[in-house]
Amino acid sequence: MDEQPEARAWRSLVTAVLVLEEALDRQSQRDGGLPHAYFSLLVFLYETPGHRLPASELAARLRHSPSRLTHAVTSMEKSGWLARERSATDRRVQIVALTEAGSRLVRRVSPRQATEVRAVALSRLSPQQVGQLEEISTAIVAALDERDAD
Amino acid sequence: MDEQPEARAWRSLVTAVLVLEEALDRQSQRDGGLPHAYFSLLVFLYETPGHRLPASELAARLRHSPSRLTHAVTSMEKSGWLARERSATDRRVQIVALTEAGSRLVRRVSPRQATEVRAVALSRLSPQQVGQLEEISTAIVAALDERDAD
DNA sequence: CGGGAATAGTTGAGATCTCAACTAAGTTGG
DNA sequence: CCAACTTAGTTGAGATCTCAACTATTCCCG
Repeated sequence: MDEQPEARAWRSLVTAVLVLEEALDRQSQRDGGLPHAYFSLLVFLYETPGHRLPASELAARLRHSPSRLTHAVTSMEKSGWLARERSATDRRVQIVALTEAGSRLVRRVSPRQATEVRAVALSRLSPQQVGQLEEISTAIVAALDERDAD
Repeated sequence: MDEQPEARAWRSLVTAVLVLEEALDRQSQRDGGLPHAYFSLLVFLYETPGHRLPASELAARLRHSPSRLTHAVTSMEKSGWLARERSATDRRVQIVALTEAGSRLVRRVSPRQATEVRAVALSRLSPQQVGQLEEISTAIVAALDERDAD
Protein backbone atom coordinates (compact mmCIF):
# COMPACT_ATOMS: atom_id res chain seq x y z
CA MET A 1 0.00 0.00 0.00
CA ASP A 2 1.44 3.31 -0.82
CA GLU A 3 -0.65 6.07 0.50
CA GLN A 4 2.30 8.31 -0.10
CA PRO A 5 1.89 11.95 -0.99
CA GLU A 6 2.39 10.98 -4.60
CA ALA A 7 -0.50 8.58 -4.58
CA ARG A 8 -2.77 11.16 -2.98
CA ALA A 9 -1.73 13.85 -5.39
CA TRP A 10 -2.27 11.44 -8.24
CA ARG A 11 -5.78 10.57 -7.21
CA SER A 12 -6.72 14.20 -6.83
CA LEU A 13 -5.25 15.04 -10.15
CA VAL A 14 -7.04 12.26 -11.99
CA THR A 15 -10.32 13.29 -10.43
CA ALA A 16 -9.69 16.91 -11.28
CA VAL A 17 -8.95 15.96 -14.86
CA LEU A 18 -12.22 14.10 -15.10
CA VAL A 19 -14.27 16.84 -13.55
CA LEU A 20 -12.60 19.52 -15.60
CA GLU A 21 -13.09 17.75 -18.89
CA GLU A 22 -16.72 17.35 -18.09
CA ALA A 23 -17.20 20.95 -17.08
CA LEU A 24 -15.41 22.22 -20.16
CA ASP A 25 -17.44 20.06 -22.47
CA ARG A 26 -20.68 20.99 -20.88
CA GLN A 27 -20.03 24.67 -21.08
CA SER A 28 -18.83 24.47 -24.64
CA GLN A 29 -21.77 22.33 -25.62
CA ARG A 30 -24.20 24.71 -24.00
CA ASP A 31 -22.65 27.93 -25.30
CA GLY A 32 -21.74 26.86 -28.78
CA GLY A 33 -23.27 23.47 -29.44
CA LEU A 34 -19.93 21.76 -29.90
CA PRO A 35 -17.47 19.87 -27.71
CA HIS A 36 -14.64 21.67 -26.02
CA ALA A 37 -12.00 20.04 -28.20
CA TYR A 38 -13.74 21.35 -31.29
CA PHE A 39 -14.15 24.79 -29.91
CA SER A 40 -10.48 24.91 -28.96
CA LEU A 41 -9.63 24.16 -32.54
CA LEU A 42 -11.71 27.09 -33.76
CA VAL A 43 -10.15 29.38 -31.17
CA PHE A 44 -6.71 28.27 -32.18
CA LEU A 45 -7.38 29.12 -35.80
CA TYR A 46 -8.97 32.38 -34.78
CA GLU A 47 -5.80 33.40 -33.00
CA THR A 48 -3.62 32.41 -35.94
CA PRO A 49 -2.69 35.13 -38.43
CA GLY A 50 -4.74 34.51 -41.56
CA HIS A 51 -7.12 32.27 -39.64
CA ARG A 52 -5.70 29.22 -41.40
CA LEU A 53 -3.09 26.51 -40.89
CA PRO A 54 -1.93 23.31 -42.56
CA ALA A 55 -3.74 20.36 -41.05
CA SER A 56 -0.62 18.68 -39.81
CA GLU A 57 0.54 21.76 -37.99
CA LEU A 58 -2.84 22.22 -36.44
CA ALA A 59 -2.80 18.62 -35.32
CA ALA A 60 0.65 18.96 -33.80
CA ARG A 61 -0.20 22.14 -31.93
CA LEU A 62 -3.40 20.72 -30.55
CA ARG A 63 -1.87 17.33 -29.89
CA HIS A 64 -4.43 15.56 -31.98
CA SER A 65 -3.80 12.49 -34.09
CA PRO A 66 -4.13 12.97 -37.85
CA SER A 67 -7.23 10.86 -37.82
CA ARG A 68 -8.82 12.80 -35.03
CA LEU A 69 -8.15 16.04 -36.81
CA THR A 70 -9.63 14.78 -40.06
CA HIS A 71 -12.80 13.69 -38.34
CA ALA A 72 -13.08 16.95 -36.44
CA VAL A 73 -12.49 19.04 -39.55
CA THR A 74 -14.99 17.00 -41.54
CA SER A 75 -17.60 17.53 -38.87
CA MET A 76 -17.00 21.24 -38.50
CA GLU A 77 -16.83 21.72 -42.23
CA LYS A 78 -20.35 20.31 -42.38
CA SER A 79 -21.36 22.81 -39.72
CA GLY A 80 -19.88 25.57 -41.84
CA TRP A 81 -17.35 26.75 -39.28
CA LEU A 82 -14.30 25.96 -41.34
CA ALA A 83 -13.22 24.99 -44.83
CA ARG A 84 -10.48 23.00 -46.48
CA GLU A 85 -8.13 24.47 -49.04
CA ARG A 86 -5.54 22.49 -50.88
CA SER A 87 -2.05 23.95 -50.72
CA ALA A 88 -0.68 25.18 -54.00
CA THR A 89 2.90 24.20 -53.30
CA ASP A 90 2.43 20.77 -51.78
CA ARG A 91 -0.60 18.95 -52.97
CA ARG A 92 -0.61 16.59 -50.02
CA VAL A 93 -1.30 19.45 -47.66
CA GLN A 94 -4.75 20.52 -46.60
CA ILE A 95 -5.05 24.03 -45.29
CA VAL A 96 -7.75 24.35 -42.68
CA ALA A 97 -9.33 27.79 -42.70
CA LEU A 98 -11.83 29.39 -40.38
CA THR A 99 -14.93 30.65 -42.16
CA GLU A 100 -16.77 33.83 -41.34
CA ALA A 101 -19.37 31.77 -39.50
CA GLY A 102 -16.61 30.14 -37.50
CA SER A 103 -15.18 33.52 -36.55
CA ARG A 104 -18.58 34.71 -35.48
CA LEU A 105 -19.02 31.65 -33.31
CA VAL A 106 -15.68 32.23 -31.61
CA ARG A 107 -16.46 35.90 -31.01
CA ARG A 108 -19.86 35.09 -29.66
CA VAL A 109 -18.83 32.30 -27.32
CA SER A 110 -15.29 33.10 -26.38
CA PRO A 111 -15.85 35.80 -23.82
CA ARG A 112 -17.96 33.54 -21.67
CA GLN A 113 -15.88 30.50 -22.46
CA ALA A 114 -12.77 32.28 -21.34
CA THR A 115 -14.13 33.25 -18.02
CA GLU A 116 -16.77 30.94 -16.75
CA VAL A 117 -15.36 27.49 -16.14
CA ARG A 118 -11.95 28.92 -15.68
CA ALA A 119 -13.07 31.39 -13.10
CA VAL A 120 -14.94 28.76 -11.17
CA ALA A 121 -12.18 26.18 -11.35
CA LEU A 122 -9.51 28.58 -10.23
CA SER A 123 -11.68 30.46 -7.79
CA ARG A 124 -10.34 28.78 -4.70
CA LEU A 125 -6.71 29.16 -5.62
CA SER A 126 -4.46 31.86 -4.29
CA PRO A 127 -2.38 33.83 -6.77
CA GLN A 128 0.56 31.78 -5.59
CA GLN A 129 -1.25 28.58 -6.34
CA VAL A 130 -2.13 29.79 -9.82
CA GLY A 131 1.56 30.24 -10.44
CA GLN A 132 2.34 26.84 -9.00
CA LEU A 133 -0.34 25.29 -11.15
CA GLU A 134 1.19 26.62 -14.30
CA GLU A 135 4.63 25.34 -13.39
CA ILE A 136 3.34 21.96 -12.39
CA SER A 137 1.18 21.52 -15.49
CA THR A 138 4.04 22.50 -17.72
CA ALA A 139 6.35 20.05 -15.99
CA ILE A 140 3.83 17.23 -16.36
CA VAL A 141 3.39 17.86 -20.05
CA ALA A 142 7.14 18.08 -20.57
CA ALA A 143 7.72 14.84 -18.73
CA LEU A 144 5.10 12.96 -20.71
CA ASP A 145 6.23 14.47 -23.99
CA GLU A 146 9.76 13.40 -23.35
CA ARG A 147 8.66 9.86 -22.69
CA ASP A 148 6.71 9.80 -25.93
CA ALA A 149 9.85 10.75 -27.77
CA ASP A 150 11.27 7.29 -27.02
CA MET B 1 -6.96 39.82 -24.32
CA ASP B 2 -5.78 38.78 -20.94
CA GLU B 3 -2.52 37.01 -20.93
CA GLN B 4 -2.69 37.10 -17.18
CA PRO B 5 -1.19 34.42 -14.99
CA GLU B 6 -4.61 32.83 -14.81
CA ALA B 7 -4.86 32.49 -18.54
CA ARG B 8 -1.42 30.95 -18.77
CA ALA B 9 -2.07 28.55 -15.94
CA TRP B 10 -5.33 27.64 -17.57
CA ARG B 11 -3.77 26.83 -20.90
CA SER B 12 -1.12 24.69 -19.28
CA LEU B 13 -3.69 22.88 -17.24
CA VAL B 14 -5.93 22.14 -20.19
CA THR B 15 -2.99 20.81 -22.15
CA ALA B 16 -1.86 18.73 -19.22
CA VAL B 17 -5.34 17.30 -18.89
CA LEU B 18 -5.34 16.29 -22.52
CA VAL B 19 -1.92 14.75 -22.45
CA LEU B 20 -2.59 12.95 -19.21
CA GLU B 21 -5.84 11.44 -20.36
CA GLU B 22 -4.13 10.18 -23.44
CA ALA B 23 -1.21 8.69 -21.55
CA LEU B 24 -3.49 7.02 -19.04
CA ASP B 25 -5.67 5.52 -21.72
CA ARG B 26 -2.76 4.29 -23.71
CA GLN B 27 -1.14 2.58 -20.80
CA SER B 28 -4.37 1.04 -19.63
CA GLN B 29 -5.18 -0.12 -23.12
CA ARG B 30 -1.77 -1.64 -23.56
CA ASP B 31 -1.56 -3.32 -20.16
CA GLY B 32 -5.10 -4.51 -19.78
CA GLY B 33 -6.89 -4.02 -23.07
CA LEU B 34 -9.38 -1.58 -21.66
CA PRO B 35 -9.69 2.20 -21.29
CA HIS B 36 -8.49 3.92 -18.18
CA ALA B 37 -11.98 4.81 -17.03
CA TYR B 38 -12.96 1.16 -17.15
CA PHE B 39 -9.88 0.04 -15.35
CA SER B 40 -10.46 2.60 -12.61
CA LEU B 41 -13.87 1.14 -12.08
CA LEU B 42 -12.42 -2.32 -11.58
CA VAL B 43 -9.79 -0.98 -9.20
CA PHE B 44 -12.43 0.84 -7.24
CA LEU B 45 -14.45 -2.33 -6.77
CA TYR B 46 -11.30 -4.24 -5.96
CA GLU B 47 -10.58 -1.87 -3.10
CA THR B 48 -14.13 -2.07 -1.81
CA PRO B 49 -14.86 -4.61 0.96
CA GLY B 50 -16.81 -7.43 -0.65
CA HIS B 51 -15.70 -6.32 -4.11
CA ARG B 52 -19.23 -5.11 -4.86
CA LEU B 53 -21.29 -1.94 -4.72
CA PRO B 54 -24.72 -0.71 -5.75
CA ALA B 55 -24.52 0.82 -9.21
CA SER B 56 -25.68 4.24 -8.11
CA GLU B 57 -23.05 4.44 -5.41
CA LEU B 58 -20.38 3.35 -7.83
CA ALA B 59 -21.53 5.98 -10.28
CA ALA B 60 -21.46 8.68 -7.63
CA ARG B 61 -18.01 7.78 -6.38
CA LEU B 62 -16.56 7.66 -9.87
CA ARG B 63 -18.49 10.71 -11.01
CA HIS B 64 -20.08 8.86 -13.87
CA SER B 65 -23.57 9.42 -15.18
CA PRO B 66 -26.01 6.54 -14.70
CA SER B 67 -25.99 5.96 -18.41
CA ARG B 68 -22.26 5.88 -18.63
CA LEU B 69 -22.08 3.40 -15.81
CA THR B 70 -24.64 1.13 -17.39
CA HIS B 71 -22.78 1.07 -20.67
CA ALA B 72 -19.48 0.43 -18.94
CA VAL B 73 -20.89 -2.35 -16.79
CA THR B 74 -22.57 -3.95 -19.78
CA SER B 75 -19.33 -3.92 -21.68
CA MET B 76 -17.23 -5.29 -18.85
CA GLU B 77 -19.82 -7.88 -17.99
CA LYS B 78 -19.42 -9.18 -21.52
CA SER B 79 -15.69 -9.29 -20.95
CA GLY B 80 -16.30 -11.31 -17.80
CA TRP B 81 -14.69 -8.86 -15.42
CA LEU B 82 -17.78 -8.12 -13.42
CA ALA B 83 -21.32 -9.28 -12.86
CA ARG B 84 -24.67 -7.80 -11.95
CA GLU B 85 -26.64 -8.95 -8.92
CA ARG B 86 -30.08 -7.71 -8.09
CA SER B 87 -30.46 -6.44 -4.54
CA ALA B 88 -32.77 -8.45 -2.34
CA THR B 89 -34.09 -5.53 -0.36
CA ASP B 90 -34.67 -3.01 -3.14
CA ARG B 91 -35.39 -4.54 -6.47
CA ARG B 92 -34.49 -1.41 -8.37
CA VAL B 93 -30.91 -1.69 -7.25
CA GLN B 94 -28.23 -3.44 -9.26
CA ILE B 95 -25.21 -4.58 -7.32
CA VAL B 96 -22.09 -4.53 -9.44
CA ALA B 97 -19.63 -7.22 -8.35
CA LEU B 98 -16.09 -7.91 -9.43
CA THR B 99 -15.59 -11.43 -10.74
CA GLU B 100 -12.55 -13.57 -10.10
CA ALA B 101 -11.34 -12.74 -13.60
CA GLY B 102 -11.76 -9.06 -12.83
CA SER B 103 -9.72 -9.42 -9.65
CA ARG B 104 -7.00 -11.21 -11.53
CA LEU B 105 -6.89 -8.44 -14.11
CA VAL B 106 -6.52 -5.81 -11.42
CA ARG B 107 -3.78 -7.74 -9.65
CA ARG B 108 -1.93 -8.33 -12.87
CA VAL B 109 -2.09 -4.78 -14.18
CA SER B 110 -2.28 -2.61 -11.12
CA PRO B 111 1.33 -2.66 -10.03
CA ARG B 112 2.50 -1.27 -13.34
CA GLN B 113 -0.52 0.97 -13.68
CA ALA B 114 0.15 2.49 -10.30
CA THR B 115 3.68 3.38 -11.06
CA GLU B 116 4.33 3.94 -14.69
CA VAL B 117 2.39 6.91 -15.98
CA ARG B 118 2.25 8.36 -12.55
CA ALA B 119 5.97 8.15 -12.06
CA VAL B 120 6.65 9.72 -15.42
CA ALA B 121 4.08 12.47 -15.02
CA LEU B 122 5.28 13.45 -11.58
CA SER B 123 8.95 12.85 -12.26
CA ARG B 124 9.84 16.47 -12.70
CA LEU B 125 8.02 17.70 -9.64
CA SER B 126 9.71 18.41 -6.37
CA PRO B 127 8.17 16.92 -3.21
CA GLN B 128 6.83 20.38 -2.49
CA GLN B 129 5.17 20.55 -5.86
CA VAL B 130 3.56 17.17 -5.32
CA GLY B 131 1.99 18.56 -2.19
CA GLN B 132 0.90 21.71 -4.00
CA LEU B 133 -0.58 19.62 -6.76
CA GLU B 134 -2.77 17.72 -4.39
CA GLU B 135 -4.05 20.88 -2.75
CA ILE B 136 -4.71 22.55 -6.05
CA SER B 137 -6.47 19.58 -7.59
CA THR B 138 -8.65 19.19 -4.55
CA ALA B 139 -9.55 22.86 -4.62
CA ILE B 140 -10.47 22.70 -8.29
CA VAL B 141 -12.72 19.70 -7.79
CA ALA B 142 -14.36 21.31 -4.79
CA ALA B 143 -14.98 24.53 -6.67
CA LEU B 144 -16.56 22.77 -9.63
CA ASP B 145 -18.58 20.47 -7.42
CA GLU B 146 -20.00 23.39 -5.53
CA ARG B 147 -21.05 25.05 -8.73
CA ASP B 148 -22.80 21.88 -9.88
CA ALA B 149 -24.78 21.92 -6.69
CA ASP B 150 -26.68 24.97 -7.95
C1' DC C 1 16.66 9.61 -62.98
C1' DG C 2 14.02 5.98 -60.36
C1' DG C 3 12.32 3.39 -56.69
C1' DG C 4 11.90 3.00 -51.82
C1' DA C 5 11.06 5.67 -47.69
C1' DA C 6 8.86 9.37 -45.50
C1' DT C 7 5.03 12.60 -45.08
C1' DA C 8 0.09 14.17 -45.35
C1' DG C 9 -4.18 13.02 -44.91
C1' DT C 10 -8.41 9.86 -45.33
C1' DT C 11 -11.35 6.10 -44.37
C1' DG C 12 -14.15 2.77 -41.92
C1' DA C 13 -14.90 -0.10 -38.11
C1' DG C 14 -15.48 -0.49 -33.47
C1' DA C 15 -15.60 1.48 -28.80
C1' DT C 16 -17.01 4.86 -25.58
C1' DC C 17 -19.63 8.80 -24.16
C1' DT C 18 -23.63 12.05 -23.94
C1' DC C 19 -28.27 13.12 -24.07
C1' DA C 20 -33.06 12.43 -23.90
C1' DA C 21 -36.68 9.30 -23.43
C1' DC C 22 -38.13 5.44 -21.13
C1' DT C 23 -39.35 1.33 -17.64
C1' DA C 24 -39.66 -0.26 -13.16
C1' DA C 25 -39.81 0.03 -8.22
C1' DG C 26 -40.31 2.42 -4.06
C1' DT C 27 -42.09 6.49 -1.30
C1' DT C 28 -45.38 9.72 0.36
C1' DG C 29 -49.10 13.15 1.22
C1' DG C 30 -53.89 13.78 1.20
C1' DC D 1 -54.83 3.50 -0.33
C1' DC D 2 -53.49 5.42 -4.45
C1' DA D 3 -51.87 9.00 -7.62
C1' DA D 4 -47.94 11.82 -8.00
C1' DC D 5 -43.23 12.07 -7.18
C1' DT D 6 -38.72 10.27 -6.62
C1' DT D 7 -35.09 7.05 -7.31
C1' DA D 8 -32.56 3.37 -9.99
C1' DG D 9 -31.24 1.93 -13.95
C1' DT D 10 -31.70 0.95 -19.14
C1' DT D 11 -31.98 1.92 -23.92
C1' DG D 12 -30.95 3.71 -28.47
C1' DA D 13 -29.39 7.28 -31.33
C1' DG D 14 -25.92 10.17 -32.50
C1' DA D 15 -21.27 12.12 -31.80
C1' DT D 16 -16.48 11.67 -31.00
C1' DC D 17 -12.28 9.12 -30.55
C1' DT D 18 -8.88 5.36 -31.46
C1' DC D 19 -6.66 2.20 -34.27
C1' DA D 20 -5.16 0.04 -38.37
C1' DA D 21 -5.15 0.01 -43.18
C1' DC D 22 -5.03 2.73 -47.08
C1' DT D 23 -4.13 6.51 -51.02
C1' DA D 24 -1.59 10.23 -52.72
C1' DT D 25 2.37 13.07 -52.93
C1' DT D 26 7.00 14.36 -52.12
C1' DC D 27 11.72 13.46 -50.75
C1' DC D 28 16.07 11.34 -51.11
C1' DC D 29 19.91 8.59 -52.28
C1' DG D 30 22.50 5.51 -55.21
